[in-house]
Amino acid sequence: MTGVFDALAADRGRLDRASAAQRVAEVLRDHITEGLLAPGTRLSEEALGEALTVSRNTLREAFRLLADQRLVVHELNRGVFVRILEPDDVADIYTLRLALETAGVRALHSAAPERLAAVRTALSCAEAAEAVGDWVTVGTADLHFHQAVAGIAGSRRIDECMARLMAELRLAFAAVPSARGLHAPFLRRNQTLTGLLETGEIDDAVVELTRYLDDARAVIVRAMTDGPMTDGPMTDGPMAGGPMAGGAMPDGPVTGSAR
Amino acid sequence: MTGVFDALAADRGRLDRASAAQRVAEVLRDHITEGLLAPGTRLSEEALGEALTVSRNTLREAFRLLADQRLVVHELNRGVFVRILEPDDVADIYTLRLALETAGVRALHSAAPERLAAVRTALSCAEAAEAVGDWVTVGTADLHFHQAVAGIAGSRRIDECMARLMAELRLAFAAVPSARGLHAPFLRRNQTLTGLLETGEIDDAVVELTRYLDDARAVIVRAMTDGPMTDGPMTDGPMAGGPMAGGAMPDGPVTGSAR
DNA sequence: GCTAGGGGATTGTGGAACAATCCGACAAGA
DNA sequence: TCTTGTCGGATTGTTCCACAATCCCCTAGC
Repeated sequence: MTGVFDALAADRGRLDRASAAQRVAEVLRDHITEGLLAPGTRLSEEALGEALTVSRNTLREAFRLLADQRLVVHELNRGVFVRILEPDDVADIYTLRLALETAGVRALHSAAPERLAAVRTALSCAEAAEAVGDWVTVGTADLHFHQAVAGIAGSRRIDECMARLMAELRLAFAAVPSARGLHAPFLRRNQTLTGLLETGEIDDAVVELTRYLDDARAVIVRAMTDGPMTDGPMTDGPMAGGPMAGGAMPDGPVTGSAR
Repeated sequence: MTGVFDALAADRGRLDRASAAQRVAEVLRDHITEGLLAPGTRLSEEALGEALTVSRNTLREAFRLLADQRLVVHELNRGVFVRILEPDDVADIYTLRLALETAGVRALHSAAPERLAAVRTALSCAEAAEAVGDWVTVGTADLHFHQAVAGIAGSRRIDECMARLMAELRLAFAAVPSARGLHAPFLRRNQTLTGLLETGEIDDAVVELTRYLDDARAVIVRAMTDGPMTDGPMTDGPMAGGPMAGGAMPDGPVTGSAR
């Protein structure tokens, strides 16, 4: 009976057109994650308000939304700045990622089959993009893949949390040139992980996922600390022998700073 | 050399006093989590602005902050309402809690000892409050305890995430009268969990924690679905015949809303 | 009884104004 | 020369006001 309406209700969110603040936030968000607005850039209320033809009030609301997503930081009486991601932040992000994604894996047996199907779909998407050499899309698909893994848990809040983390990660990618080459070596590991999931080997999947995230974190942290300038030997092509640092394990405790 | 300055830099955060919007948000947050503002209550911009003597703009910024913490929901052209927590939400919260807290437990061996000490401290605090029969404090300490468990992971983001969840949970507690008696049976299990942690039995701790959260969720969900009105057989506690409790639902339409 | 329309109230957005604060520049003193 | 005190411009924080857009309830009309 209600099935028809449920289907409509799912798209209900599209109805209430976004407020001006939301639209402005979306535009800024895209610019930031695309790397068009470099981290550390100050977002002047007056200049931006004029550029986007919105009032300062509206713009400030948009800033709150972006600060909520941690894409900008708001310093009192100083303004808002495009977030600068420190290596510590990346390490921290991966800690939380591990918690969320393993939660998804561990929930595999009690999850709806569509959840696992979504993982496979994201993987296929990445493979297709790789075949064409479209590394930007590969990167996006990689994020979607891991979002799907966490999504196995079937929790709205976990999904939201992951979406945030992925947006933050884009910041890191934007800071690292040649980041597109970064995804290639990990695509294969996504494939093996998917295999383990589809055969229901939860424990093995958790182990593989743990190693995967450790390695990925190490690669990105090193790319960041090596200096965002060195664009040297990484802009390779398709085959790309994995540059993954094996036992890189940079620092131990990864204590959070004072923020 | 720089050690002295680093120590100062750690307290730097105390410098920037809060903006008006932040202060307003804090006041409202307290009122909401205390249950003074019942879920569903509409927060009129004009009325609140006059009551707090802040302008509508400032108030709207405060609303954004609260919406960020999921304590209120913002419906376009309709206003902001104190969040109504559905049983589904509680279940979802516990799913994420499980992921975060087990992440803490699993990180036990590589964590700094202070992390575990914080768990013990929170437990002692709860025990002390129980001895006096102060159930409100017991409830608060319980939340701190579990925050400390997740905190073992040593991740800033996990800590933040947990803090949010706990704030949301307070919403649920506020919706359930006699919630203060809810914590008593779980205090003992916190003790056994702490014991497992202190002896380093990670696997057993994870199992116990999983069961714990499952049970706690079931209790709260049932208390919610049984109807927040029926205050019948649950007001156990020492004696304390529920003083007000039931009178939570104030007046107004409190529209069911779709969300 | 139900639908359509009107009126009131509230929010969304823009704009202006002033206070508070920050930051850089310049000057005075050691 | 280096440090410290002071000043002024620029930006943000906050308030106030105005008006359009929207929602909600109430009433009239079929």
